[in-house]
Amino acid sequence: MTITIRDVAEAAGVSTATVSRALRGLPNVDADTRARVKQVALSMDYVISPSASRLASGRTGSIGVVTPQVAGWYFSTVLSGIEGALQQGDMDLLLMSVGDEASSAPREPVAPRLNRRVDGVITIALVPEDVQLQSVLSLGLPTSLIGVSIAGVAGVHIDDVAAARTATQHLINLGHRRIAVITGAPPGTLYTAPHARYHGFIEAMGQAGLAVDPTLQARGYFTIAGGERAMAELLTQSDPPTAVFAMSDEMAFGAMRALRSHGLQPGREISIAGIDGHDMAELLDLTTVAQPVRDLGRIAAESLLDQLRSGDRSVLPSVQVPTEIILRGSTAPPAH
Amino acid sequence: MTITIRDVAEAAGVSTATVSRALRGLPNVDADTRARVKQVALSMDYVISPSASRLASGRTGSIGVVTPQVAGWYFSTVLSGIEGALQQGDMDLLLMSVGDEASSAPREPVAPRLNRRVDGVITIALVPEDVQLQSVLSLGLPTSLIGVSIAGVAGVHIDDVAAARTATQHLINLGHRRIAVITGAPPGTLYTAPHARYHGFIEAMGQAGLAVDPTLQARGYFTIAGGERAMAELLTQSDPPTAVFAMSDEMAFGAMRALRSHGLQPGREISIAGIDGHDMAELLDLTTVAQPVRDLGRIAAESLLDQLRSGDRSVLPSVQVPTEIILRGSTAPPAH
DNA sequence: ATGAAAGCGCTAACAG
DNA sequence: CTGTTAGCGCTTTCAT
Repeated sequence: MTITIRDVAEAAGVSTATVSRALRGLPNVDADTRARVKQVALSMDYVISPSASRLASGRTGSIGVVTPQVAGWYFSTVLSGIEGALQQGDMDLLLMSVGDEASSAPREPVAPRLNRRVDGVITIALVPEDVQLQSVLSLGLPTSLIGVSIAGVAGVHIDDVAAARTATQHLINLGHRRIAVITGAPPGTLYTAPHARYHGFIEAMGQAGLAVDPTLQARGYFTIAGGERAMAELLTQSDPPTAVFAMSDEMAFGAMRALRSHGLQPGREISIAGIDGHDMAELLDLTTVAQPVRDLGRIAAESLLDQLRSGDRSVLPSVQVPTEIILRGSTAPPAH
Repeated sequence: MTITIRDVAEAAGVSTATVSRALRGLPNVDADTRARVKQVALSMDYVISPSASRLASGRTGSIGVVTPQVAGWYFSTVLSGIEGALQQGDMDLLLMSVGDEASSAPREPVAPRLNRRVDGVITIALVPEDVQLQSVLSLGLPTSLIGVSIAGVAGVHIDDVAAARTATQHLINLGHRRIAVITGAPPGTLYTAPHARYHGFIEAMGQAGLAVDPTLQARGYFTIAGGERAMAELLTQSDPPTAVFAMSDEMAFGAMRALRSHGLQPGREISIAGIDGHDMAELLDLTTVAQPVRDLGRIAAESLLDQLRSGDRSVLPSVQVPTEIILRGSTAPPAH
């Protein structure tokens, strides 16, 4: 019924081994033979059986992408970068969500689901302390991390400290003194970005000799709704801030909405800056420190493909990609 | 080195066949035997080899998801729905982009990449006329279509005509008479949604006895930037519309921005309604006809799993899911 | 309820 | 440069 390598071999008058070599572009095949085999295979509509190939070779030809969520701007943009690179590298992409930490469902361990079905793994925004990441790493597969950096593991990330420092510094340079921060998760949680970004904020404030007012901090949990609540909270202060640094654009969006519903205009009464370079930031006229999100995915995938092809198991450095502040209408000098 | 089913069989004192049956939950295995085998397998950290299993059984245990783009709100939200359902169904998800039609890169044929590596296929927003879809269907695999409906093929979609009619009718009910439409692709292209939504618009206008002014139509290409340009264009009219129906929320977002930059406020000088129920619609206070996007993915995946499990090759109907208009501040009665 | 044995379709030495 | 020959690790009759 389905046509196999043997059928092709017979039709071409060669052995299955030669067909295999010819079709995979291996050396030591006569040019004419190769051409003939290819021609025959094509005319017979021969399609290699991946399962058989995998079983015999030990390679799966696919790589697993492990992510805490698949919807959402950041994750889907990263994923599109990965997909593009893997497709070029002729690798299958196996998508695995480890479940939103926001979801109540317990996160099923992902390592068993990965175990013998991929040649390598890319993780998105999984932090070093995450048990899921730990178990993935313990698989011993070539791995590439996106968004965080672990010594000895390949990956790609931005300088979160610098990004936050840049955003904060921009507000300071505009003349703001009472600057609030909308953070992500509560302190003590496992996430890298909020910690690093908080550091950057503190650094910039400290260098400018500005006090970090604990009442000018609110948690937005990296969501739009959270950012809105955080901003609303900040506005209840007797002496509200003149500027706000939100650790992510989506929180900034929420914050901007809170401002508007309080009759305040972003960039007039209160300035606001975010981090991400979200698609909607331009639309909403939000000043932001943009990271090359799609590139993050592409670079991680290419790095993994390199590892796979070169068989290089040496200690690879995590590459750091630059961010860039984009100035828009949401930030301006203090009102008066 | 790696432990195989034979190791488990020996350790448990049974044959490999029994191990296979026991571990897969097949009938005709003594309860005690099954328990012992499971226990032994667990203690040995045995992990089945998917390649071997696939080769022997002919089933791949994975589903291909074919999409024109992986980033973007609609696609990533659908994808998350698919992912959740497939994970529950214990199926691997193979992600394949057929390339944005916006991208200049020619779309590589996807059928060969799918051919012997999946048990079924889900396509997102691929229209009947698409050659990629045609070749996927010709694979003869169980298939589930999202966003369009083809007779005899399972799938899930909304009633695009009704959605557009609802949005338009709402504007009419508010008292608007000069209603513009921001369409998607140019007429004559292959996409279903713009055509159907245009029909719905026409229908509603016709029923209300309103003229469809050809100068009150502009193309937004389903992007934010496109929507912005389209709105700007509409505003150059000597007699501009008092309301606008945008065929997608993202185009509506762009249109709202254009309004603002012309000093007009959505919902005051000009009303605007979209379709989608985009996350940001609430933030931007946009009236929209929401579709249950994540459910689209979930339903399609579940339907495919059903097909696979039941072996049912009968002609399945495409299920139509309801939409719901969400009224917000962007629509209101005409200004004066 | 369990075992024996024959593949599934390909790759990878090893010869030649 | 090409063919022969073992498997890769599992599933699945067919017996028992």
